[in-house]
Amino acid sequence: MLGDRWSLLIIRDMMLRGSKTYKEFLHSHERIATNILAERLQRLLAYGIISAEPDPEDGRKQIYLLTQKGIDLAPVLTEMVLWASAHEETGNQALVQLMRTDRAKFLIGIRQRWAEATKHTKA
Amino acid sequence: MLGDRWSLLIIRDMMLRGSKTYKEFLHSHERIATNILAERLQRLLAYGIISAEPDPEDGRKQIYLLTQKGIDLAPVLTEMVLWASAHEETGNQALVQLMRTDRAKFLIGIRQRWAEATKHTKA
DNA sequence: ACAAGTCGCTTGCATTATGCAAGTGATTTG
DNA sequence: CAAATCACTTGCATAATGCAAGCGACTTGT
Repeated sequence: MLGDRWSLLIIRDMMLRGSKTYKEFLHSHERIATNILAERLQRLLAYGIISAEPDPEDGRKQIYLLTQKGIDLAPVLTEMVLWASAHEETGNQALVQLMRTDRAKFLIGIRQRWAEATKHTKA
Repeated sequence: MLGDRWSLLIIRDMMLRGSKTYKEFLHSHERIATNILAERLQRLLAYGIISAEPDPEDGRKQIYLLTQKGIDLAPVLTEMVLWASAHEETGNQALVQLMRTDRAKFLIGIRQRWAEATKHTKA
């Protein structure tokens, strides 16, 4: 279900960088092919990991958001980032520091930002 | 590095089922192709996630073991299993129960079994 | 209001990864 | 010592991914 090269990277960008649109996804990873991105978004939709709705401010855009199932992947991604940083393929050092110092607090922060971003969908 | 369909499944089998040999890997997942298994084992070796040594009791066999880097993936896999079980693609229910009840204790158990299995390599 | 973007895709085709079946050589077993 | 087992390799078919170009719906700038 997530056993491909891109799905978890897309979810990571949604969770950690707040990416929401096609263009943001295209630019945040070095280079995911456009057709692959489109297909992965469809799959994640089909699996119920993300949701999509039209952008009220720009009719061309779709806004992609994590569902509850999607945000529940936060602990998985956190452990992955910590593992990677412990074994050298290092990325954002400040973020890693925060995760390591207080994992629980970090996860609460992620979930709060998510609740804020999605609150209009469950009113 | 782990962004393919099989690598994490191989590691899971080593960690949770104690798989150690080529044949065990072939049989524990439904059907990984033999050439793919061979290639994945080489990659995991190259990444330092597993180690290999000849079986002293059967010259045909190689014994594959997780390295420290490999066993450090335990929290990642644990979170993945918990996520999957929370969202329906359920597997071993007893194991999930144990993980959920006391994650820390579960991880200690994994590491202890690993230390036992690898102690001869670091004498 | 209209030409020139921008955005989110889709399409066609090349390249790479995966899957399958049938070996092969080094052991081990009966 | 012949037959089986084991850990792979090899060759070839199929599927997934990557790349570049294009397309229609919308937005922006004038």
